[in-house]
Amino acid sequence: MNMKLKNEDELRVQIFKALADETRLEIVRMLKDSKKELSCGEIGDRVDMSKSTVSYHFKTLREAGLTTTRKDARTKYVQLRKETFDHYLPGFLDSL
Amino acid sequence: MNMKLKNEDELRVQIFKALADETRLEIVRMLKDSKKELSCGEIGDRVDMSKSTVSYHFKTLREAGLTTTRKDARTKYVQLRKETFDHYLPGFLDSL
DNA sequence: TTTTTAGTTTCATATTCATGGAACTATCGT
DNA sequence: ACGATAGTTCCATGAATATGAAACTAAAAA
Repeated sequence: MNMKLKNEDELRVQIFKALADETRLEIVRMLKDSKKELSCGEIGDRVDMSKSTVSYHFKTLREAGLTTTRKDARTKYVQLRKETFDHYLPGFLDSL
Repeated sequence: MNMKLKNEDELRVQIFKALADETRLEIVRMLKDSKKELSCGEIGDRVDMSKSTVSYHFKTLREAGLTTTRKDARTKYVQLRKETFDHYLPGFLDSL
């Protein structure tokens, strides 16, 4: 896999890129408001976009460390990763 | 000029885009660390990029509301705009 | 007045990003 | 076993972004 090791600023850039999109911001807000984890499907339903696009947005958020995923059979549940927000964007979620 | 009126999330997206770049992050850090305002030239010197590119980065930050500019004759001085950070990214500057 | 200095704007270009369709994987229900 | 369901991956494409060169504007210095 050869994952490139990122320094703090590269991580910050990746995080900001992940948040620099209205759809993904909407997803983050849904996850924040819901508190309980949501399935990709539930989120996708409220977002009027193709499956593949929605999947791509999930991947972007996950790879930036902003979410975690739990798989239960067919369904994938997504949750916010608080530590990342607290470390790189303290106070942001509350302001959202 | 016909400036399009932006809602909060559009502003957030614009802010995140502005911060989603290593050079601009570096500029923000310089401004934060320096405390006193810096000229475009002083900043440009430490950033090894063409004048036009640096100018473009300043514009991106300014249009996102992250900096303000004061012009003194030939020289332009740039400063962080704290209100914007406090409102959209509280705690971020301290974490930088 | 001519030249240098500080910064912007315009243009071309290469790269990255967002999007949907189609094919794929894995699991569930029948 | 077979069809439906939940998601991912691959591919093509149009839009947005970062970059530098060159031409430009305005003010300082000579």
